[in-house]
Amino acid sequence: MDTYDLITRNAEEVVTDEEVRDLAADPEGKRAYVGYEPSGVLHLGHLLTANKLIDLQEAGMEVVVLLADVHAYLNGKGTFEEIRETAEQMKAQFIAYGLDEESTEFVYGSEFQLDDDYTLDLHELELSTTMNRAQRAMAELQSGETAKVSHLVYPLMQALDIEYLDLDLAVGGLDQRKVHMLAREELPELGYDSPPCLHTPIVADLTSGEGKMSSSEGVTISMEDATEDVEEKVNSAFCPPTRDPEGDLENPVLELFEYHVFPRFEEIVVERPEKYGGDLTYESYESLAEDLESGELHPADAKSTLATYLDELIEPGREKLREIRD
RNA sequence: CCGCCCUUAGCUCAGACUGGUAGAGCAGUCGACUGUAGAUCGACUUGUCCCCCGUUCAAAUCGGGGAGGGCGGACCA
Repeated sequence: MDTYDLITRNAEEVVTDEEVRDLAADPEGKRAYVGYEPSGVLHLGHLLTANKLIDLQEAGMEVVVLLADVHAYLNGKGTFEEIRETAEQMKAQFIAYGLDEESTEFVYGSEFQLDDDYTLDLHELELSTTMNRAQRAMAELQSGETAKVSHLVYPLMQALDIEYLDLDLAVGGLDQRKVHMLAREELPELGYDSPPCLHTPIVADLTSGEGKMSSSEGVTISMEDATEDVEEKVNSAFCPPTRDPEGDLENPVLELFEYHVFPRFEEIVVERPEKYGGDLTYESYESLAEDLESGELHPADAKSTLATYLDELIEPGREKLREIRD
């Protein structure tokens, strides 16, 4: 796989393609980042962007993980002390998951976001951004919730972080595109560069298959799930025997194979009883998806396989969590 | 500073005028049917009625106080 394909694989969107091609042409030393509001337990949503960071490292880029403690504070997630603690747990789980400790730069937001220069730039952004724009860029605000001033400052800081962390690429879920577009538009006004962006897809809800909908409520798999939990959650997932369900629905089981399993494993083995045709082996997502579509691979077999591999991905983090909690 | 509205199941809300310890839809759980899930049937669960005080035999409901949330008016310094 060439560098450009590696950088953009499984990306829902890249802004702009031309800018990312330039990056791919000379990735050495280029810096990419994802910002995470500290959370004590990683779930598949975190891991999706982490997979992309691993791709970028493999492509030769430097990777920065922002442990956004100030952002979490602004979003009402507790005291700085509590946030610090969950951030440290988060970092440990990322490393357990596969982000290389040596080559990944973990940065706390509070290390630079309280500096004078940063603050003055922030105020300048406040001056030039309407409340409407800021609120629409604030992805972490739940729909229906009314924004506090802190919620409006939040996305402005996200934009500024890109400059202050000296980044060449901003990575995030598709839900982050508005804030990234804000950054692209406003940073040049402060005399800074407009950052290229890469957005990962939003995986459909496991139980309903609804994509793009309000995701945070649904069932997800996290580092604290036991093997049996993973099996049960995957087994109860929506999975029609097709890659393109009717209506706006997606097939979350296939999506998990595509975005979580195949990027991390060379070969997928479906263990299947002889009466159903015996074991199957896949080296690409495409071939697995085609077999599900054709009926060669039954959804129940796809599910048990998915559970096995997800469990394997989660196991190191689960172990780390257990250590932390003891 | 002033005024109006809201707060009841996980969610959206009905019930309040005319007091009798609570309902619907959705969600959820469990079965049936499918070699998965969903859909479809069938069954079932769910409550600090925002808090405190008062009136009453009896308060989600009436009166007083408070808290939280939403909206508007005024102010143009």
